[in-house]
Amino acid sequence: MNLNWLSMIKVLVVDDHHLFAHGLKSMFQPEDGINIVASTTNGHEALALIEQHELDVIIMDISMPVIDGIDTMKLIQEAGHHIPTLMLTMHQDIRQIKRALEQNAQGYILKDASKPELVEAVQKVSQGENYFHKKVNDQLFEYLRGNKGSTDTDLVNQLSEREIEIIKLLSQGKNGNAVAEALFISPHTVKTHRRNILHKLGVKNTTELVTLCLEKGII
Amino acid sequence: MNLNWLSMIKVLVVDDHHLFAHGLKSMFQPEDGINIVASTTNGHEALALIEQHELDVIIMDISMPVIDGIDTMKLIQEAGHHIPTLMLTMHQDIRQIKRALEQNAQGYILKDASKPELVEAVQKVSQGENYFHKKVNDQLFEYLRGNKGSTDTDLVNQLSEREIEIIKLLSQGKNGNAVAEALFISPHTVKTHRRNILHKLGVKNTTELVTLCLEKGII
DNA sequence: CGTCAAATACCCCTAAGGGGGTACTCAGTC
DNA sequence: GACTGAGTACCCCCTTAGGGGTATTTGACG
Repeated sequence: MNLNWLSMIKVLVVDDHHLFAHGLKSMFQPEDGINIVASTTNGHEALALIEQHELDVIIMDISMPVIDGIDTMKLIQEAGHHIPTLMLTMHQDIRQIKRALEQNAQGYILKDASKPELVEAVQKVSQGENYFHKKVNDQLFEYLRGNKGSTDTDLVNQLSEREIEIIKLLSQGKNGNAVAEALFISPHTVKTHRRNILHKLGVKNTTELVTLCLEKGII
Repeated sequence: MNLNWLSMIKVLVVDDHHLFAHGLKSMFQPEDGINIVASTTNGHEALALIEQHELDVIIMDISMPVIDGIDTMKLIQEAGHHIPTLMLTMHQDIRQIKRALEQNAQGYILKDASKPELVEAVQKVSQGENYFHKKVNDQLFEYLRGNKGSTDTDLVNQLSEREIEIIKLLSQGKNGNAVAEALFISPHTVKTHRRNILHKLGVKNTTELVTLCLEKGII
């Protein structure tokens, strides 16, 4: 063995599933160059462990009880520690991905990834590079593609061009009269359109309408 | 040679730089499995070429005179052709990247990429997979981080926990009374909170408020 | 040529939103 | 002990939203 343990990537695992954390620890072989020096199931304990060990990478589960992975990350950063963090999760929920990115996660990988993928992820992250699992990447691009993607096609197809135009103006805080002026039509017409839209999409009022459209990326 | 030219990936190059297009054509070796069957410097001519050839992939320069790559892509798609398109450009401008994604570009690569990277990109894109050059990826993630790294902190700090709670419920389409019931407080109180919020953030009504909060990621 | 969806426009009505002001309690701070 | 911000609650007033209905025009499609 010509690998020095000193040169190995020192990793902290934060995951509320004991078995999974243990599995990770035993999974890595010396030739992988990855050494799990500590693990915890608790976000608060993580902070203590960070001050005890010199770490290169944190592998952080997102969905944990009490405080979740992203909040834990926030805690750690606010305590002045800037250790590259690889988020680990079961779901490729776009909102979680966004939250993780906002908190400056260095990487994002799914629990159904293969071992080589995880090794690659840890190595890249430890070198300061980004690593995002392919499925996560695809999810993100799909999200950015917005209107023309696939998930919201159903919604978009239900709405006419004019209706989308009106929703955009309403979302800017314009009232019926202001929208009418902007489109050179009667306030009555705007009212009719708005009512049709609310009925089509089954929402209670303009506020819920705008929430739906923003989340689906229609506007 | 055990490679059949029929099994090669048939590519159309659209680029206003003749030399670059020529360079591409001569760059690919038979063992790369990539065959550039046609090239043009003009977006409109591209459409004609697509109808003449059976293509697997289009390599499209973004910055072109008259009509640029993204508009050309739009033209092609509106004509009913759905050929995976790899966008090629010199700049990693976030706005261009977003425009390309919205137009369903299958991949995005920079002109300073290496040949192996380009080969990989063409192969992935031809198989219906996404390919985004590392620098582009990083740019995108940086952009997503940027949205909330600073701007919304100011906003969040202006709002109390209770106020954010109320905005969340309003965004779900609940009216003042429903919010009051959900929080076990008087409708008057909800009204006061709502008014304070609107004034704090300088928005005209609840609809604009929700738009702002969703875009800034507060709720 | 009839049909249908989209866009336009108006009527009635009630419920909700939103501007203005005032005031109490409670926790934390100076 | 005074002060401040958050959360709570109420008053008056007017505008806007939203439910219900009806109707015309236009263009696309078969």
